[in-house]
Amino acid sequence: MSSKPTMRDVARKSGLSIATVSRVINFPGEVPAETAEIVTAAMRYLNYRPNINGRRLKMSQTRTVGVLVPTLANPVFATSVQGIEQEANIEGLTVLLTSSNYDPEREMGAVSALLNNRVDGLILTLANADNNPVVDLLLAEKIPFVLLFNQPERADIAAISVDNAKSAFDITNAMIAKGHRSLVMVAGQFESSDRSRQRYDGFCRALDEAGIEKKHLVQVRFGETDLVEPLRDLLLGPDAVTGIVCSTDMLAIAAISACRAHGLSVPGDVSVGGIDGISVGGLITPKLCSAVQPTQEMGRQALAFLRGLIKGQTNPQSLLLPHHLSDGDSIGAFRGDSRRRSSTRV
Amino acid sequence: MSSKPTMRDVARKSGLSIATVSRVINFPGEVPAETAEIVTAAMRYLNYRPNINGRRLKMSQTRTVGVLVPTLANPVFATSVQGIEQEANIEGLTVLLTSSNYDPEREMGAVSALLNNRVDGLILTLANADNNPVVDLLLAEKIPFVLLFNQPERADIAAISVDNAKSAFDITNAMIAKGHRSLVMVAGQFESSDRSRQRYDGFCRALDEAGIEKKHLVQVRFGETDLVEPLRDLLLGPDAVTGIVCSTDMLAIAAISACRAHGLSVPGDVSVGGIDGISVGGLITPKLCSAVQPTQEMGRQALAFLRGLIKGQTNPQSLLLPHHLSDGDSIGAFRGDSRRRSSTRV
DNA sequence: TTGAAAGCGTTACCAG
DNA sequence: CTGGTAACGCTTTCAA
Repeated sequence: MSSKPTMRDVARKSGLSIATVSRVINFPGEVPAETAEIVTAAMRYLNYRPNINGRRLKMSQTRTVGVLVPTLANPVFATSVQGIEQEANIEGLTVLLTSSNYDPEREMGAVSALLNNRVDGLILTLANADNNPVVDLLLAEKIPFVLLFNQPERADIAAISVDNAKSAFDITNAMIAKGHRSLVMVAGQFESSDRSRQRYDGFCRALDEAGIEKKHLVQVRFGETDLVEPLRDLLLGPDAVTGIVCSTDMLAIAAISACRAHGLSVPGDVSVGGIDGISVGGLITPKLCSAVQPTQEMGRQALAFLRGLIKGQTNPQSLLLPHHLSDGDSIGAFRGDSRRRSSTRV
Repeated sequence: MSSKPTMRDVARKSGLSIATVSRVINFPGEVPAETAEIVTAAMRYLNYRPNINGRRLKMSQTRTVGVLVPTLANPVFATSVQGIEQEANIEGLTVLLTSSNYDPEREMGAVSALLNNRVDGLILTLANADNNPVVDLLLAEKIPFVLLFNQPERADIAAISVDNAKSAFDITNAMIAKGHRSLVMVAGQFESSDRSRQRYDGFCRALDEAGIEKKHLVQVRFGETDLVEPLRDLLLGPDAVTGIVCSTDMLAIAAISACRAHGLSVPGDVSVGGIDGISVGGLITPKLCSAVQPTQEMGRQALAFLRGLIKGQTNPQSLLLPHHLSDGDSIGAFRGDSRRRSSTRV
């Protein structure tokens, strides 16, 4: 009696068979109310707890989904996982969580561990969705999966994302419209994030179409929040930029900090905001840390989509959501006016 | 051959027994290199993947830990989970993630699901650590667990947290030292967060010791980010406060936004910062969203602690970490000077 | 309406 | 050094 009670114990206690106990748990309707009562009484008495691992072993479906994100230290990913978790909670699914820390090498190991757990499906944010061995593996093993934030070239892969290139294109154009002719993009390493590259592409295209030759790019390691040195020359040098386009909100915040450190006043809001003389634009999330983020909804959608794939009711396809450039706070990103370059020093 | 290969298939393929295959996997040292090679070749050939659920069923330990947080939408919890995940990754543990959305009712259901998975241990952030049925259940079932951010009254419960009351006490004192005599605390609902109550206690004690009678408290639902109305009277009324003490960084950010909305200029940094005429102080995390947060380290420590409990090498006890009031950015929280109450209107 | 029994994939004991 | 085999806790078919 030292170990945990099993169905056999419940069966013995209630004087019924283990099969009946199972039925009470799984198909309460198929059993007379009276019998069910006896069984549940025994379960309560024994403090019985079904061992899900027994069930998982027996059944073909594990009702378990695996999640892989670069890191939960980035609120964008964290809130998306929150959305996944909420939806999973409603559906009674178990969530297995892993993170890669932006390291492509670790992705395979993490997914492998998830597969060993026989997850029914996966939701992944990969460093690079194209030519990715993880994607190939999943395709080969026919495990349903949905990419989140990745925007793969192949059309037969399920993915939920904003249009990265277009987002950057639009935000850059908005800054050009404000009069900026000298811009820099701050982005993460392309090896760690295809989103970074796609957004840089959009940035470049906007500049090209505006006939602006000079393109500046500052790349930083993920997790890096100190842009003071990387931006020094571009902010203070002889031909300093008048605007900064950031690939992510976290980078935009870091950029704002750097501007302040260099003596450029920042009247903007705590979320991505405008700077006197320097404009900073972040993509995707209008307001970091706000209660209900679009990214949370993306997570929910990803899980809903995955459930469809698992049931075989849906086919893999890409879903591009509108980005949030028009949102109040992001608009604030362009408040800066390039003509007032002689900005206040703090 | 349609289904996934099992150890039996590997055994057949390699002409050896299933027991030997198991040994190769679990005790490679106990098997001749030559035999091991044959087996691994067969595994590679068949694309064999150990089914962890089989192992879990057989073994007493599942090498799985359950995590319950209020929500990942709060970066403090998200980064702590990131820390847990990192440490789990290193140890080869699987993380089962659930969230309660600050709802005490949902905590029991979530933990119950985790227990059905036969997790080896749990890391929890509960709404209320004292007199909590979840805690009682875990104690009764003798499942190792560590509370994170909770500060239970009982000394025989494992917990890792800052000293909530002391943090609020210190930050309030710092503001009093700056000359503030009229302060309000912005906090979450006490039912959803014992941290809130403990921090309010610290706030009150500081005011009491300074002989300040008037104590203002504004409580908001969790997830609420709009403090414009709740703070209107306290910011603009005839006897408006000169300072705001916030229970969390997220609330501090919301408070800063509200101040701006009411025309009070906020020269502070993107993290919790000072306001002209109004001081805003947040607790615990010096800088929201910065790369390596102390909370991430707390998560790692929690898992390390839990591992000790699981192995039976450690006894449950509370660990109070120093809070980060002295951190550069938090100091900024007191830059506001109560005498310059005639603050710039934006 | 109920029960007996055959696995699910693994580990680990005990023989050989 | 290797193999046979009995569990682990559960679901589900087939009979009664």
